[in-house]
Amino acid sequence: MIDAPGSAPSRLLQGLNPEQLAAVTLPAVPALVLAGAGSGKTRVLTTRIAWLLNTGQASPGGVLAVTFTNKAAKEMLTRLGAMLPVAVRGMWIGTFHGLCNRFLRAHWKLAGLAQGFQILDSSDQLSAVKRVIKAMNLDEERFVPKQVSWFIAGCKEEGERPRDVDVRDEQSRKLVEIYQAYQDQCEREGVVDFGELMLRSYELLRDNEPLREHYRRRFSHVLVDEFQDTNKLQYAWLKMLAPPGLMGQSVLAVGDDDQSIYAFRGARVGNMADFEREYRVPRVIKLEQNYRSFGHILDAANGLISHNAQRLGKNLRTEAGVGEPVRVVENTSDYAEAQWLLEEAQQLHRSGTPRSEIALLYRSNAQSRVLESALFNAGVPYRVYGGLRFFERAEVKHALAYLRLLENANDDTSFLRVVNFPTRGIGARSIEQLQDAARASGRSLAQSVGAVPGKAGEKLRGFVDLIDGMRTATQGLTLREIIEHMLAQTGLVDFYRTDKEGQDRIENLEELVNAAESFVTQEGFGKDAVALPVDEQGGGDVASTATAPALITGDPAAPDAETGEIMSPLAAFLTHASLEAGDNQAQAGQDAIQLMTVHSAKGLEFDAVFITGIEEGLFPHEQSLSDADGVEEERRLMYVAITRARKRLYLSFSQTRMLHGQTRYNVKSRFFDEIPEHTLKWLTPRQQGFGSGYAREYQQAWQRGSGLSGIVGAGRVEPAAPPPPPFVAAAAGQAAGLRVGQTVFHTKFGEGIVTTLEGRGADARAQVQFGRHGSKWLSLAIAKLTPVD
DNA sequence: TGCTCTAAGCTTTTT
DNA sequence: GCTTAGAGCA
Repeated sequence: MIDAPGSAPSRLLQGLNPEQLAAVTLPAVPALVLAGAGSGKTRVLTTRIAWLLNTGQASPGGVLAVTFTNKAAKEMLTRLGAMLPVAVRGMWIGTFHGLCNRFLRAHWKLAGLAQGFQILDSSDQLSAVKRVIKAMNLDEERFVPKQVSWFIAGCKEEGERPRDVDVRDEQSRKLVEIYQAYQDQCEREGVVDFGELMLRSYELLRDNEPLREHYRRRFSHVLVDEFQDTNKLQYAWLKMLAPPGLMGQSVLAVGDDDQSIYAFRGARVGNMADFEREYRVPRVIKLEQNYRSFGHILDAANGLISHNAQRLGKNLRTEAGVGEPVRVVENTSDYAEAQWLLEEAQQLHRSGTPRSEIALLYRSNAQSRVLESALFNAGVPYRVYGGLRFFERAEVKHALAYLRLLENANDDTSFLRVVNFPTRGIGARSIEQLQDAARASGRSLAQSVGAVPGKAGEKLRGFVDLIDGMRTATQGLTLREIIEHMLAQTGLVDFYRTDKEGQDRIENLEELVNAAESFVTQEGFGKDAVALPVDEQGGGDVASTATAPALITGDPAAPDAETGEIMSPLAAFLTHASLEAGDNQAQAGQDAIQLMTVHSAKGLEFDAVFITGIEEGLFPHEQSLSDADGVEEERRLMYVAITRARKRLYLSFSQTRMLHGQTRYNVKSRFFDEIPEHTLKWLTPRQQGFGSGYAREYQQAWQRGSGLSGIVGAGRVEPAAPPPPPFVAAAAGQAAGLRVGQTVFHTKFGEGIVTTLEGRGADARAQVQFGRHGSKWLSLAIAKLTPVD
C-alpha cells in the first residue's frame, strides 16, 4: 500500500516553500508550527502524514491526527487519500470527540460506560438538565437550565468532576449538586454528553497504565490541528497520549494564535506557549507566506493585529502584489448599508465574480435579517450559514428519539420527547405520575409504566408496547427498513401529512432514510461490506487484536476491545447523528451570495468579502469590552474576517442600526484607526473622529456628562467604551428596597453585596461586590437585582 | 388535554 | 423586531 521509497517522497514535496518543507520533513522532535491565514496549513499537515507513511517512518495505524470539526477531518482524509493509496479509514484521523468516541466504544467496560452508550447533543443535554432541575424541585428562575447546562459543560472542559469544583457560595454549592445529579441521571440512562466523551477518555488514560502505555507506543506520530482552539482538557488528553519527552514519538502542533476566536467556549490560546515550553520545542516554524490575498488586504490585517499585545508574533507576506485598496463605506442606516451592499454585490456579479465568491460577513446573527430582506426583495439568490442543521430539526430529532428507544429503552430523554408525539392522549399528569414512580424506584420511565394505575397507565403501557413491538419486528432488518418501519408504525409521517406545513418535514424524514442509506454504504455496514486491511504496527493493538475481522472503519464503528463485537448499524448511525449534526447551510446548488457570521467564515475564503456593521458596540461587541482580553479577541475576529478575502475587501459601518426593536446610534469601530491608512480607500467622506450629525450631538451630550459612564445592563464596567446614546434613555429605576450592605442576586453574576448606591431614577446605579465576578457597577434601570434575605 | 397567547430573550459555536 | 417557550384558557 506504500510506494517504494525514492521518487514518491520527492514528488510529494514538490512546490513546498522552505518553511513548509521544513515543517513537513521535521525529524521526530516536538514541533510547533505557527501557520498564518492562507499559508497552506492543511497542505502541510496532510503532506507530512503522507511523507511519514511514504518514507516508512510511520504506519497508518501509528498516526494520530486530530482536528476540531468533521469538515477538517474529512478534508484531511480526502487529501491524504488523493496523495497516497492508503486505507485511510484505519487511521486515527478525526475530531477530538470522534476519536474519543472510538476509544470509548473499544473500552466501554474499562471506562465504566454502558455498552452501546448513546451521545447527547447540546439540546439533549439541555433537556436532561431541565429534568434534573425539576426533579430536585429547584427554581428555574434561579437555576436557569441553559446556564446550568453551560456550567456543567464548562466544568468538564476544565476537567472537573463535581468533587473538584470550587464551591464559593450557596449558589455554586447547589450548582455542583445539580451537576452530580445530572451525572447520576446520565449513568442511569446510559448516555454521555460531548464533554463526557473527552473527560472519560482522559480519565481512562490517566488511571489505566497498561492502556496508556499501549496507546503511547502505538501512536508514533501525533498531529494536532487548530491548536489555538484547544481547551484545558484537550491539552491534558494530548499529554496523556503523547507526553513531553517520550522517546520515539513525534508531536506536531499546528495553530495560529492570531486566529484564536473561541475563548468563550473554553479555548486557551495559552496552550500554544505552554506547549512550546513544556515540550521544549527547539524551533517554532512560522508559515508567513500567504497564498490567498493581495498585499493591501494583508497589510490591513497585519496592521490591525499588531495592536494586540499578547502575540507569538508573525507577519503575513505575499508575492501577489498590492492589489486593490480596501474599500470603506459609511452608511446612514443599516437599511442603507444593506441596499448599498446589494448594489455593489450585483455590480461585482455582473463584472464576472460568481455569487458564491461573494461573502457578506457580520459579527452577530441578528444582523443577517436586514441583509436577507434586501437580497430577497431584489430576487438575488443567497445562502445563509448557521441555521438549524439537519440532525437538529425537530422532526428528525423525533425520529431519532424513536430509534434511540429501540436501541435503549431506558433513554428517558428520548422517551419524554416522543411519548406523546404524535399525540396519544398522554398528558402532563400521566407523565408526572410516571416520573414519580420512576424516581421512587430508581428505574427508568419505560421500566415504571407498570406502576401507573388506571387509564393513564394503560396508555403508557401501550406506548412501551409500541416500542417493544417495533424492536421485535425490526430484528434482522436493514437500517433503511428499520427506519421506514418506525416512520410508519409511530405515525410520524401520517402526523405531518395532516400538518399544514408538514410537507418539508416529510421530505426531511425521507432525507433521513437517505442519510442512513449513505451512511451504511460509506461505513461499510452493507451486506457486501469489505473488510479493510489495517496495518497495525507491532500487532499489539488493544483495540483490534481481539477483533476477528479487522473491520475498523469510521469513528462510530469501532469494535469492542474484548468481544470484538461491532456496533449494530442502528447504534452506529445514532452515534453518527450525534457527533455530526450535518450541513448547516440552506438550499445548496445554485450560485448564491454567501451570508455568515465571522466565526463561521473561519477557514473559508472568497474573491470578494464585505464585512458589515463595523461599529463600536457591535464589532467590537459591547459585551467583550469589559476587559483587554475581550477586545483582543474581537480584534482577532476582525483579523480572521479580513484575511478571508482574496482580491477585494469592503469594510462598512452605519450611523444607525435597528437592534432588538430599538434604533441604536453607533460610531465607527476603533478598528478603523488601527488599519494602516494607505491600505484604505474611503468611498464616502472620511469622518474625523466625532465629525458630524448625530456623532457631534452625541459627543456634546457626552461632554455635558449626561452619559451613563460605564454602566450597561449586563453590568460591564468600561469607562473607555462609548456610552449608550442619550436618546436611548433608560426607563425609570427601581432602586426601591436596596441598601448598602444588602445581599442581592443577579442572574448572571450570582449573589453579591451592595457596596455603593448612587443617582436617582433612570440614573440610579449600584456597585455590587460579587464573589466570583468581582465588583460591578450596575444600572438599576437595566440590571435585575433581587434582594436576598 | 390541546391550543393560543403573552412574556422573555438577544454575541460568537463545534462536538 | 422577531422568535420561542411556557402558562393559561377553552
